[in-house]
Amino acid sequence: MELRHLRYFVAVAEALNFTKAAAILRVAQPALSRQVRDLEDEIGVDLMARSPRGVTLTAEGKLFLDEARDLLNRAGEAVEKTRALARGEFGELHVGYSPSPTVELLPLALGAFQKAVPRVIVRLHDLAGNELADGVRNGTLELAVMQRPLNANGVGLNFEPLHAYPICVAAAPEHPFAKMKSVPLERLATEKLVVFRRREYADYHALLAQVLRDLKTHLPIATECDGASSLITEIAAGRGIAILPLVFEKIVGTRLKLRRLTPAPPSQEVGIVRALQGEVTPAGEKFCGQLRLAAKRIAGESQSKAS
Amino acid sequence: MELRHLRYFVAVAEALNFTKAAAILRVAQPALSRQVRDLEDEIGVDLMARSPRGVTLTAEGKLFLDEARDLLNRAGEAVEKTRALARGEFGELHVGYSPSPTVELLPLALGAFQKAVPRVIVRLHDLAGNELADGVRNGTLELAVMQRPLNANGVGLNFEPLHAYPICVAAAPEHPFAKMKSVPLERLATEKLVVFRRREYADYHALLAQVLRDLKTHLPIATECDGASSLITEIAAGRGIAILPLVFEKIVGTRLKLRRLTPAPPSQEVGIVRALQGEVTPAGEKFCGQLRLAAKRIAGESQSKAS
DNA sequence: GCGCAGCGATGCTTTTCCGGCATAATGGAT
DNA sequence: ATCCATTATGCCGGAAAAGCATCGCTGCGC
Repeated sequence: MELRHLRYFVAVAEALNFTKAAAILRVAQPALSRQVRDLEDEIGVDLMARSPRGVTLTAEGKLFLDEARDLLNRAGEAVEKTRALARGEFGELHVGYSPSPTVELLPLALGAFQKAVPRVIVRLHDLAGNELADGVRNGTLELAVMQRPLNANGVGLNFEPLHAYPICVAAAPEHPFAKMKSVPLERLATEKLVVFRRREYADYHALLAQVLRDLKTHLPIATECDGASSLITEIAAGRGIAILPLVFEKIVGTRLKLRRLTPAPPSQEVGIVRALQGEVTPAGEKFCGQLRLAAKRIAGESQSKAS
Repeated sequence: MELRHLRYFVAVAEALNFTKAAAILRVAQPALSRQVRDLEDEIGVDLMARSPRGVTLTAEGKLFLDEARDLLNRAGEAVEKTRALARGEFGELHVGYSPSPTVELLPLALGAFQKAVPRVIVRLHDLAGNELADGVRNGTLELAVMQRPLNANGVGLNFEPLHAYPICVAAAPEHPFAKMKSVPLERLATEKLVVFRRREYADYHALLAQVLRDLKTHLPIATECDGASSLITEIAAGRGIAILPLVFEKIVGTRLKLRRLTPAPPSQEVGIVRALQGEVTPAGEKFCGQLRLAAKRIAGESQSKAS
């Protein structure tokens, strides 16, 4: 049995007439007659009752008609799905991300992506920096949206920067820093630091060390936090200040004030991490495209806000 | 695209090797190579990555493999279902029946039928005599199990008797008839009758008239009942007696006593009603076969009980 | 480093079978 | 009885699938 038999049978069953069905299919009527008979012979069941006034379906024919229609539809869908997968318009996409640095970028990109290709199921994985890198390396994640991986964390990975956030100092609204337009780096010397836990946030501590390198003294650490929300709470309570990229403005709301440092330390870069060798699916490529578009929109906004 | 392409592709995808797949399919390897390539060309997507060490599936290939397997399975099932329908082992079967007369026959036949062909869904329709006849005539019902249709009710129908039940008189256990082995017909003359309603049970009233024809007097009617259970209750309460076929012994339990009449009136025949012209499906034929077997078993039982 | 083995691709031939054409057979309607 | 619409059959040509021989590639073992 071939799909041709089903196509022919369905056409005849719908026209209830071999001659008309043959015209629709653009084949000669005898060819159609024989193919349908071959089908019946193979199944071993009469599907149609022929008469000089046309054709009627037997009970078996009615059942088989439903089945044949279903099969043909599914065959078409199978091909369409496969093509859609190749075009990046179907399938699953595992994307890792670090929540805070991507708080601006990811919702924009994700929204646009899902609108563009709704048949791709995006599985978001909220992981710590090293887990993201591992995931991308071993293929669990197709890509990750995160800050630039530093040192050993980045081997075997490609980082494509999308947006850079200036490094700021975050303080409670009552803190003297809140009144200033920018904070000279040396003014930090008398402050206590609230930081993320070193274990989960190795990259953050590397950044911290870099920012504070020029400072002569080691700042005392007020407390270590396991996440953004506790860190914000600690600072709002006046336990100390923190060094954070400007993107945290989106998260802290009015609870904290972020002020730029002078001289400005290197910014924190947020971007796409992919495996150096390893195929990127078309869907992944599309997602990257949306991330780049989102980055452009953010850059445009922050520029117009600055001017 | 033809099913052949799918069969070939699945074979290669399972062997991950064209040469081995070709051996399994009993075709030459080049033929297989070309058919799979044709499939890829038609879909427009690479499904497999060839290497001199074998074949690996692309992401699209893995998706399409699942789809192809599913399609092939469904195609096989479609054929199998159609064949099963032709053999009477699949589908739906609408069977009408009058509950009381078939209380012995139907459960036996139905049980055996469902055990023999569990994939046939039997839809039982509990209807009055004339509705059964109409249903069989217009094709709503494929067959009905019921008493022999009388007069106009039977035109266009074929009745195949399966079992005959002697006509009895039913009375409360306290009634004098209960003490007798059989009841002479003329003893009914002083009794009051409990009957079914004439509208729904025309056949029953025809039978009644026939049984009481030889009686000189018209028996007074105590009450008309709309069904077996109210009729039994009325008689058990002593409101009168009823003329019923012996099959009611199965229904009345110890609430009533049934006694044969002398001389014995013609028995009530229970059997299969089918349309005179009109196809009977194989499943229907099988069901009739089970009914006949059940009738034989009942005949055997009642004989051994009598001896 | 070289040959060999295993695998898929290619070129050509053979075979199969599908499709087309002409025409017969069928059976209801006039 | 004849006609008409419809399906079935016989035969032929061609497309397409299968088979055969062979090539090219790559990795492995000697």
